[in-house]
Amino acid sequence: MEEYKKILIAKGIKPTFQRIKILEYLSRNRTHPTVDMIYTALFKKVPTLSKTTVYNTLDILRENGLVDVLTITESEMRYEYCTEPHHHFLCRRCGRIIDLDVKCPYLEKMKFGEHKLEQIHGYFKGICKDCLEEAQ
Amino acid sequence: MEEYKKILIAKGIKPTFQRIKILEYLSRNRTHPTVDMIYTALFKKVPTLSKTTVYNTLDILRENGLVDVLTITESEMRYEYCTEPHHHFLCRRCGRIIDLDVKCPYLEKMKFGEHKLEQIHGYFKGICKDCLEEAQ
DNA sequence: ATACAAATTTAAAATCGTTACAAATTTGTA
DNA sequence: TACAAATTTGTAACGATTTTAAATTTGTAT
Repeated sequence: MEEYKKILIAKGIKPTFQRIKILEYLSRNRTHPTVDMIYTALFKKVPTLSKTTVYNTLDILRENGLVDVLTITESEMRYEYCTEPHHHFLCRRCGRIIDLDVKCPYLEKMKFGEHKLEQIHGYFKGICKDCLEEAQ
Repeated sequence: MEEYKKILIAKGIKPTFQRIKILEYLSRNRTHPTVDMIYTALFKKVPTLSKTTVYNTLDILRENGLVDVLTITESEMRYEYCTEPHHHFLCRRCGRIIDLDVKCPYLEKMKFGEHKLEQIHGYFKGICKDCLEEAQ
């Protein structure tokens, strides 16, 4: 709690209870949750929470580089606590998004390219290891 | 017209007028259009066209490997005529999606990884060359 | 403490892309 | 020509996100 409060303050974001809880949730749940997952999980402990607040807060956290947004699925956005750049694997059977320990080798190359590069997203899609085993 | 009819037949898809037109549009317009762009453009020539038909047809074309879907933006899906694998650049200023002449170097590595890999998406985001010049 | 203005949160309504559904049309075949 | 199956169409439903305005909370000056 105090930890996330400090992070918000360091970014110049007013550390409200809702914001601290949302940032804390993302830091402790590295599952690339949807807005609804965040809302549903936190609503149990913060019954006055509004989904709009989740949207608003995520926007602020994004603008300040504290969370990243994944456009990996076709229906809704996924959020993750910002860490080292990495790629993602989406399983079309269980829907899970798995962090991959690979970085884009074009990062440096693109930096000196003709376009101004700001973000890189590497999305791999298929069937995850667990689902493969379960299906065998 | 005949060309796309043949492609559909080769895939075992009944080559209806609408399907031919949609496939032809995607082949001739490598702009990664949205469903609405496809619909609006074709509606001028096919006034009976329904947006549902565009959705249905794109699903069929996808299932048969004739078009790919990009989840690069945060609001809607983008479609492209299926060609060699490549990456994409999204300009946040003009919204244009540019084909990049880079392939994923992890393709082979991931093929022998623990997950079953079916698709790779490389999305680069920032400001495109043209917008940079315009803003200078 | 108290009052007030600004920021934040909330709930409800609106928006927009997509999907579901059922009726109308077209197609292929007997 | 008739009929069944496939396709197309338009409408309604759905769900994620955004907009809006009112209610609440916060910080500050008094």
